[in-house]
Amino acid sequence: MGIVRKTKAVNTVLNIFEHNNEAKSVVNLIELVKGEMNKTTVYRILDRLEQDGTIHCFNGKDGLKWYAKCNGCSENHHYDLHPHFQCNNCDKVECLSLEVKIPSLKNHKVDTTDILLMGQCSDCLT
Amino acid sequence: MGIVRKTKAVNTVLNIFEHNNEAKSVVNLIELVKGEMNKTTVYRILDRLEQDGTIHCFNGKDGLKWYAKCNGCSENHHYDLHPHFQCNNCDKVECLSLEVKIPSLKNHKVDTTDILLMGQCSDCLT
DNA sequence: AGGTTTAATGCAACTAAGTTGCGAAAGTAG
DNA sequence: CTACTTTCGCAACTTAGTTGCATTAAACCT
Repeated sequence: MGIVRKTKAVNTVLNIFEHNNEAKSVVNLIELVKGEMNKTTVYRILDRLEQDGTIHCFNGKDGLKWYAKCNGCSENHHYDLHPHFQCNNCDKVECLSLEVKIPSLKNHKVDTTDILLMGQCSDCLT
Repeated sequence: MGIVRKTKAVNTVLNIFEHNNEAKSVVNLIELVKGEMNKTTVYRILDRLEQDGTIHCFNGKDGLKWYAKCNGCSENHHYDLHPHFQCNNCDKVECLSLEVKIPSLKNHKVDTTDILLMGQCSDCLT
């Protein structure tokens, strides 16, 4: 059922996602709010925000959990099928607004995809 | 430099990959050879086999490391760009022999991709 | 085959991500 | 303001993966 109460901690986390559009790893988020709230709280808030459809979750290149703001997702319908790009140099992750055509596999039902492109981001290329 | 000595432990791991074509998570592999070798050894053998181009590594849906036999990879050239499918029910992973066209992004250099499709496998569909 | 070299292994201790249970604190409805 | 219930903090735990070091065993050489 997601977010029920708008607590201070929830607002803090929401602000982080609203103020810049970048994806954040949980580790990164915990670091950002250190002193302000407990890591358990961060995990739990992220869970609830994800259920709301406010943010979406995916795996970064090291198997870490990353979250980013959703664009056009709701509790019922999750458009989290867009690919992500992670820089091998600075580790930054960007959401890519590309349509990804899910190939249909015979005898398989494909529900979601997790597509991660890795390489050099624009900042690190020069 | 990869595998230098063909030890008993290396052969055991190689046999697992040769006898069936399925991808294996490290956790799964450690379980399979429990009693025969240490988990540290498993991790180190997988590292070396990967450097050889004998197996390739990717992230499963829970951020766990998975390995599978390579098809046509070598130490110098890694064709590990094929997508993988993981069943949400039984967790089994299959390598998909589909060409994946890496979309070119302006101002980005894309080196590799990690594409995971998730859903129901043929065994779990019925 | 026996001796030597050095890669590979086992073990124990560690790191780090993520989870759980429970009592205390803080939203929210009335 | 009170009562109810969600949320939070804390501490303890689980699990994947790593590291250092002493020991073992491939492989090479004569």
